[in-house]
Amino acid sequence: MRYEELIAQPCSITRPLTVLGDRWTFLVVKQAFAGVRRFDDLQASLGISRSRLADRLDRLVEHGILRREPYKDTRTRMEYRLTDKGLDLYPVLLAIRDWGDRHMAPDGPPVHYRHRDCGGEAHVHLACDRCGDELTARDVAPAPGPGAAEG
Amino acid sequence: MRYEELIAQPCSITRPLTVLGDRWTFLVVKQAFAGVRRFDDLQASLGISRSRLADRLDRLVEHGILRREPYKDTRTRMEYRLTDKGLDLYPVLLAIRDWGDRHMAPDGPPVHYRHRDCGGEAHVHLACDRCGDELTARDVAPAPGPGAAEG
DNA sequence: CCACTTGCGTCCCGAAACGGAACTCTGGTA
DNA sequence: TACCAGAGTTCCGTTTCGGGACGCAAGTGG
Repeated sequence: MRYEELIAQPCSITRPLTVLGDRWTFLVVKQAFAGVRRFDDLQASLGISRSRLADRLDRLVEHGILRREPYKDTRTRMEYRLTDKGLDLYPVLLAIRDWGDRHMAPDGPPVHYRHRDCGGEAHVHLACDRCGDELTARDVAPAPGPGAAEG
Repeated sequence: MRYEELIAQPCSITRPLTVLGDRWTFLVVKQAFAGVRRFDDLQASLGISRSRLADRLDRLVEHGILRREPYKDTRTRMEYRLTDKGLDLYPVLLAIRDWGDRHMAPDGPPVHYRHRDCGGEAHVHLACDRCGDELTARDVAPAPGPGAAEG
């Protein structure tokens, strides 16, 4: 009850978290980015229970993050693919990856994410749109925007 | 059971998610960034139950994301503050915010995150470390790194 | 000294979410 | 006709959760 009210709050952090902030949803998205698209493959690669996976996929499709498409090989199967809205989650994924590499990967990064064109590494940067400076949490202050609740 | 094995996987995305990927943990971190530091304030601002909050705070302290400190006004209280490791989560927070602003904020951004020095807006960018190009999911390919499990 | 308040939790119970195995349904294949 | 695979659905026992009651320690007022 109380938790569901969070989604109604005009906050661009809590609203995504009410969709993505559970045990499995973001892991499903991660697998989608890794090219895992079929129900059984998702289920086997994550170890999620089938009923839970079905539920999470439904929610992701409802929210327009994945789309469900028939997939033809010899017979009709289904596959789940990221929509443009889903693909926009990539910076979130790599921001988490950057943090994991720095703080939870004692043996070095398990996976490099490389720019296809030049082979360099992809990293997330927090920067000021006006002056271009690289920023940290201490350099930033929140201020009300147009979508804030009045009052 | 099965879920706990995920934390053992050498993946810099799943490992953070086993800590942060539940209903409340990341919301607690978000409040910490907003300057909410005391138990009762966290509880009231999020609507999380007290027992759950106590548990989540313990886990965040265990993982070195928050630290518990005595706080003196007239008597002894406790406060929870972000460690450096916790502060490093800011790009994740703003990456989620960017996505939320774009896809879940029909009335415009509820909150601006402004550079203290120049008043510009802080945004997250995905870029190539070598050539400097701005990247999207389609421009990036994963490749094994030093921390990958052998075999 | 004793009652009262405040901050910070813990305990407990009914409700919701979860995991896993079994089952269903659809569409090939032999 | 029997068999198999993919994609879920159903069911049930377990885990986690929410929320109110309770505990406790440190001041505060009388």
